[in-house]
Amino acid sequence: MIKRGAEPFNNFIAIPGDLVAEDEDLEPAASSVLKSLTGLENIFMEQLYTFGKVDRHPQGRIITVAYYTLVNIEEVTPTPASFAADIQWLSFDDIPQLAFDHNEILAKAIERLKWRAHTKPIGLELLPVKFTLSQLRKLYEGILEKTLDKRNFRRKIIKMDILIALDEKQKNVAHKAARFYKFDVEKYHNLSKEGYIFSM
Amino acid sequence: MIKRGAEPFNNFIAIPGDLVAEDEDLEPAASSVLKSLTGLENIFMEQLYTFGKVDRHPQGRIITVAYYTLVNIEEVTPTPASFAADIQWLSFDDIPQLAFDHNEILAKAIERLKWRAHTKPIGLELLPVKFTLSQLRKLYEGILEKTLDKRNFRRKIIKMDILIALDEKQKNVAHKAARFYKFDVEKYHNLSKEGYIFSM
DNA sequence: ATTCTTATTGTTATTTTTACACTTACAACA
DNA sequence: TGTTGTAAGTGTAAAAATAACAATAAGAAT
Repeated sequence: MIKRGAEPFNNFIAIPGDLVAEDEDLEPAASSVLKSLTGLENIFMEQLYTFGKVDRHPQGRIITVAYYTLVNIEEVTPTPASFAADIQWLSFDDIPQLAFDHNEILAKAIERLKWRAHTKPIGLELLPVKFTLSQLRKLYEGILEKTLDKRNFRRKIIKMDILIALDEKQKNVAHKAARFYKFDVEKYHNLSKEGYIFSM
Repeated sequence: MIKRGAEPFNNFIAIPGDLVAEDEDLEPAASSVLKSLTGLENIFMEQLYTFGKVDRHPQGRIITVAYYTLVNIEEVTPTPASFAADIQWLSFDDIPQLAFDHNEILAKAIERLKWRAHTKPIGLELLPVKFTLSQLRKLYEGILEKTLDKRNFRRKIIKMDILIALDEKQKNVAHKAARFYKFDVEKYHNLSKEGYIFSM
């Protein structure tokens, strides 16, 4: 999130964004906002929804085409622009009243993310290359806001056949070391296409 | 579909649309296109996707916020505007090359409709108030482009508990008369909300 | 050697899905 | 009036998916 430094909604928190240039496609415009603040490129990004109420910006007609992205926060390297712009990462539970209709945009994004996690595989964009099944399960639990049975989750995700088990385990953990897995990227993307229901 | 009467793409078929006025919200703008051509109001309508490629319109930058709707064609009363505008209803199989990127828009709509039929109940907007289970099944078969087993479909749809059986049957049909059903509108809409998977 | 913590594994009961065929009701026709 | 054609309506069994549930294993810390 970004803290605004000008009216209207001065000092309010807002979702980062920018105007789209006359000769700029929509998705590159969104990508460039992401890159300028996080340094990230070639990240999963999907159009969310277009918000166009006449009065959503007090100073004129602004139509916002919102995109959402899934980023692994550990890969983010804050850029000079992000320091200058007063960027912060907020937990969903700590979201205050935002500028403009941005709470509505965020609500739509959360709804979409839940639906996505409910019906499609998720995690490729959010986890390190190597991860344990517990990490993957906790990701789902976080997004879906419910706990999942360890054994049933394991069985279900393995049967999807999108994981490759590695010959490598955790080290220096004060408990039994967990095996690492990685995604079979091609199979992962196949299941992400339309027509397949995950049902987690 | 509408036949264009001006350059560019003169005489090409296109998806109906209009410019959004400076003081007009997006959804009313879409509704008003629908109403002017079909007379229909208060119809299910959902934002589909926003198309914004720089070069999608040869004469300038046009960003299209596409909406799709489900209409019962028997309720449509062609308006004077629709005659003037050379409106026609086309089967999906008869779609020619369209103006601009409209084939792409249509493909997105079909994809969305299939996903919707696959995961949510459908039919309230498309069928007469009273309908038979065969009609409902054939609607699903048409959208999903596959045949569904009569008995299994019946069992599944009944268990969803969104139908109300009427004490009325078909008349003057040269076979056993089918019972009419109607939707339990409230339950239907509950299941249409996020978080529920239909899986047909 | 004991303790603490998380990983890993299997079974059973229940529910859901799939595949599949015969009888019934009605109109049309001979 | 009975024969034919057509779509409606119905049941069952096998297979698959889901849900609920607890004990053992591995490694670090003490």
